[in-house]
Amino acid sequence: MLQVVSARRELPILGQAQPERSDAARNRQKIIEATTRLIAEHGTEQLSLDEVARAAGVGVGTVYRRFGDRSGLLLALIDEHERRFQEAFLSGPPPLGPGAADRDRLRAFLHALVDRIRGQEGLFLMLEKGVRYSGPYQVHHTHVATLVAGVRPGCDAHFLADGLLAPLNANLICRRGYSIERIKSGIDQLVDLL
Amino acid sequence: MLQVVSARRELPILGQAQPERSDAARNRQKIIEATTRLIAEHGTEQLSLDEVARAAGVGVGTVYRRFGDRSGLLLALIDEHERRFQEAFLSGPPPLGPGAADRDRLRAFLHALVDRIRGQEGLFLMLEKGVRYSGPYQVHHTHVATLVAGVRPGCDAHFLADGLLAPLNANLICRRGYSIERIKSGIDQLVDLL
DNA sequence: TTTGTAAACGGAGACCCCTCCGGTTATCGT
DNA sequence: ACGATAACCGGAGGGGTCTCCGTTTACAAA
Repeated sequence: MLQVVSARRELPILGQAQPERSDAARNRQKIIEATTRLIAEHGTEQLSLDEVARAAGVGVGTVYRRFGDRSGLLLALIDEHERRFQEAFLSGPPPLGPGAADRDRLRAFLHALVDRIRGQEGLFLMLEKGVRYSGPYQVHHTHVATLVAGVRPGCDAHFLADGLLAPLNANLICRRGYSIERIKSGIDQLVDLL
Repeated sequence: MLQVVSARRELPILGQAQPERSDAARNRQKIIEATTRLIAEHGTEQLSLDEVARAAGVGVGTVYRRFGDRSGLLLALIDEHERRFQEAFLSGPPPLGPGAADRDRLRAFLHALVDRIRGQEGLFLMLEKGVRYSGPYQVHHTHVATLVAGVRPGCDAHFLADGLLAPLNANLICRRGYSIERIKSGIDQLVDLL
């Protein structure tokens, strides 16, 4: 059985032997609260960590020591909801949790993940600064959608085209550790399903 | 038939009536060349636009007027290869170009896209600054891979899990204009294929 | 050639992320 | 209670992105 995993555990280089010192924990809390407040007031778009530090009444260095970087702070905010979410699909009631058929659990999980992302939309968008859906992507998308419609008439070719193109990003291809052969054969499996 | 599309066309707010002034075109070229040179020398990782401007012998304002922002400059570098790529799959020989069966063209296109991304790996990685594959993602991935293996034994469940999770990103869900119902029903179509 | 003007130029500077390090403090063994 | 010490604190500062706006320049019309 998988364990619920908190993003926070990742910060210390090699697992924390000692618990946090009391002033550190206090400051962590102050920073989280200040961030939540600032986002509520000014939106996620323009969130400056300098400002967070000022609002929390700590130095900017403290923010970075506690959370590593901007993403770390955002992940910490995401983390609280994440914990509940993980409990739901790891040990909650079916169809999300154990008990239902694999296919139903899979469907339920993916649906729940969509809702979860919508629930913290602003935070997730900040984490994905990347530039997709612009320029060449449009052409690729139209091309793939046309072919998908040819292969499998009646399906939602537009959405499936996005679905097929989504795994083809540099992070997955270059940084996830798959060999090129494996990626291409995985793609073939996907195409064969159609 | 689709037209080859260049990223550059997007910069002017509403299509360029006039062609670029000669000094502007000259500077665009100098900037592209300087960028290429700097990347060749110091890698894509640490590319500063201030430095680009200095190396090109123009002011930093010029860089931003020509390319909008950092991503715009990177897209411009990507664009030259992109044009050849688009010609290949829009009008080149089969199986990439027209003439082969849709399924084969689709497979060929996706394979070619993988190679293309590998070919300009550094540039594509810079465009996707986002933080995936960290924290909660690992848990989601393991969960989905387990379910996929249950639904379809013998497939590459690890890769397919990444493939299923890839479309579930905030940009696609929140910015692409799909309704939630459509996204979920599209996901159902994907799951049903398994 | 001259001249008007829209476009382009460039760099100072606002703002941001993150690091570094000298000073401070919580915690623990005595 | 009291050092010893490891962890924490804060903010100055380096380096980056991008904007703003006074100045310059290419181009076309006269």
